[in-house]
Amino acid sequence: MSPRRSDARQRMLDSATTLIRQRGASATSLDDILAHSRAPRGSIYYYFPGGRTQLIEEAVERAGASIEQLLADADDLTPVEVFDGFVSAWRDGIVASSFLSGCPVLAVAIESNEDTPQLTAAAARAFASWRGALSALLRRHGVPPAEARRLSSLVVAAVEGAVAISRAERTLQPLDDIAQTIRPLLRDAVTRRSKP
Amino acid sequence: MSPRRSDARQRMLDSATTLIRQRGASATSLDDILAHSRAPRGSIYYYFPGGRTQLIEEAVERAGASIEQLLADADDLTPVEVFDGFVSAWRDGIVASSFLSGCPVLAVAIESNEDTPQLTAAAARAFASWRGALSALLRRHGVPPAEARRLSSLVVAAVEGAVAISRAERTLQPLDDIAQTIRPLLRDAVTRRSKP
DNA sequence: GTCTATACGAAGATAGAC
DNA sequence: GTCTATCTTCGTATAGAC
Repeated sequence: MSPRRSDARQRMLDSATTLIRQRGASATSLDDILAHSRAPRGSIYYYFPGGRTQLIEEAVERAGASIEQLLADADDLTPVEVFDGFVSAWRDGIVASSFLSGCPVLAVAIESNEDTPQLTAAAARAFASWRGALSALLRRHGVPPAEARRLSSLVVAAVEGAVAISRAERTLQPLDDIAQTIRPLLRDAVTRRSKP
Repeated sequence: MSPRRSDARQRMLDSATTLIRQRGASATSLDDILAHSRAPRGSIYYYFPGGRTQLIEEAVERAGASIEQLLADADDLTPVEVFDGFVSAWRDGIVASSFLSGCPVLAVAIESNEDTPQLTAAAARAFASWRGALSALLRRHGVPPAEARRLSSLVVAAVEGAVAISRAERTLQPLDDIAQTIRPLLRDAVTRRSKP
């Protein structure tokens, strides 16, 4: 089975994502990515002519898109079910990595730098797309637009914050706490439209 | 007016905090801190024998303690008032910096690194102290312990997440959204104890 | 597509003078 | 308390061979 033409490229993106989740973007060097992906040195500027910045930007875009899928590909699910899936995905990532991995999008957003506005912009697009998908889902279930927007902001902000805090404190309590508190809010918002 | 003995030390810590808030810890070099604080080169290892790591650790501790004060020094305030003060402090910081400054504790937490567990631990202590202060406040106002813990986790996680997202997207909407959604939760939790 | 070599700068840390 | 080297390592990026 011969490797597809762009196998190294994919592996580099995967490795970049993994390392950024663990230690942030600034601390992730090209050497680190090469070592982790075991991609050939010569591949860097072949696949990513824009160098390190392009590689990281694409990694953020991919991560953002994959989460967006999780939130959007669920036409037959209720908002509470989608929320639980969202929380579980992060929870599993934390547990599987023994509290080493967080969110790559948040990491890049926080290391925001005037030198590389593309990275901040990519992170912002990801956040906005997640809130947009959740908001659309809630509206489809009868929640008024303004309330849908507010709840979506809460879900994304609280989960992102809780993942970071849970990781630092090495306990899932914060993430579980916010999940327990938010779940009834979503349920009530959806229920209310049928019994005003 | 002659500078106090430890003036340079304080300035270095202030500058480190400012720079970490803007670009994260990994991207903040000693040279950056020296330039920003205009402290003398020779002062680094004089005041911080532990070098860069010690400096950053102390900066995180100071930032954590100052927010803890904000949350704890409020015996005469209601939970909603304390929450509003907490949100306002972050909101003001974002606005004053034109969306350049976030939370230094979150930044250090996310750039977590197996090489410097002290930094992660310092961030974890700060988060825990904030949740502890809020939880104590809620309990003093009659909220049952488990609910107080869950609400405190939500407040800290949502505000931290929303500050990061608002900064990246360059709009205060996420922060304002979560504030509007959380405020009634706190009010209800406090009100409920008097009318069960 | 991938390799080696190298240019070039920046970073943390230490030594010793003052 | 502070300064000026200087050591050493690491990081990005490029050039040119294969």
